[in-house]
Amino acid sequence: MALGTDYAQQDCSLARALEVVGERWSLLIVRDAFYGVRRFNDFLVHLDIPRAVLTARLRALVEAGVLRKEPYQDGPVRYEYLLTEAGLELWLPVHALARWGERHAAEHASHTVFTHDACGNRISPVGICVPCGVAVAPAHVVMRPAPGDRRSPRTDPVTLALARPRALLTPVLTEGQH
Amino acid sequence: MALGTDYAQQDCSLARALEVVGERWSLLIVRDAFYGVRRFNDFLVHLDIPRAVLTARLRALVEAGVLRKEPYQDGPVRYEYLLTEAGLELWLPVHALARWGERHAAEHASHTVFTHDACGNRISPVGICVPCGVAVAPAHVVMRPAPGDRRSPRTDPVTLALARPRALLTPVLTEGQH
DNA sequence: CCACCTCAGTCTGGTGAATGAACTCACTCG
DNA sequence: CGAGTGAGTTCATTCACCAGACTGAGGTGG
Repeated sequence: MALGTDYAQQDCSLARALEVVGERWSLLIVRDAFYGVRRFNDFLVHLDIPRAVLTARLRALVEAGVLRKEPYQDGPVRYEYLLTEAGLELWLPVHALARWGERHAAEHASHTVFTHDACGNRISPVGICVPCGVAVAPAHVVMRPAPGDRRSPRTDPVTLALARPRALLTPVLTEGQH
Repeated sequence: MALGTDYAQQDCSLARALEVVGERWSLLIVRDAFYGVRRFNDFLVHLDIPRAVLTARLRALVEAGVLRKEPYQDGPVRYEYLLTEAGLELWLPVHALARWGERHAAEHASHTVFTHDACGNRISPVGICVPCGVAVAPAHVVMRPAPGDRRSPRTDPVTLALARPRALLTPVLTEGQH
């Protein structure tokens, strides 16, 4: 990737993947994209990331073919960032890593439950719905805060919008911020 | 984690996981550990990583419970670094990410094939052997260079040792270097 | 028994990336 | 007209990464 993260000597597909999504913030941006975050400002307030870094990461992810930039209004042209096909395939590693973090590194974090929209059962770490016996595509995954979970301390509109049950990839609405 | 990589505001298990394995080199060290690399010097020559960084990463991974340090000789006491239970569970995210990289980011890298030791069939990106219908534990996964693959340009003893078919987690032998 | 080697580090100084805050710019709304 | 919004850019400071030199405990070999 651009910024000095090139693992030049590592002749390995994991190293190549990490050049694309291995930098600080990159995978969190991708996760947010799965959650339905699409706009610069929404990533900004939800991730608490420096603007310059967000600009750089979004550009890099677009260049790498993980995200694409789509105009969504004219006035001043504004773009939203959507996952490409390749980006959508990151669901498996992202989900597997998050499940690992939940088991081994996140005693004190809020947990999120991911279920299959068709049947309501939880998705396994490898992204399949065991009762249905199918791999569940992100669009058919419903996320909700784990029952009895303490509320996240964050109060930005994106966090609030994500706190109610919703399917992945549905756009976050930040209209009602008035 | 130690070094400023703390995503403090992100109340999410993916962020927690990335605090443990999200730093530059961390996942490559874990991958090498799956490949059977155990000793400081072997990580060093295989990864081409600055010594100070390797020291810091190994310490952080041990503190995080991903690796543990075991003495393997007395004279001057030397330690080797082995995956813990928690570390072994990183196999799924590591493998999924490597498969993603292979498909989307690694046209020009050497590929490695991972097969099930019992039947010889390839392991799916989610770590299961489809014909056998079982999740294959790392110890039962055999790695080998993809057939017809161009040789890696690296010539260090660790790379050479890894170039012949072998089960994951079997220690790399660097005795015969003379 | 002195020179050299191995392993696993630590130390050092330089470079480049990440950070937060302030600034820009085009446009809209009241 | 003035305030607000969305998406940036610029800047100074901090901090992590880097290559390479050095350390130190214990072999090895002539």
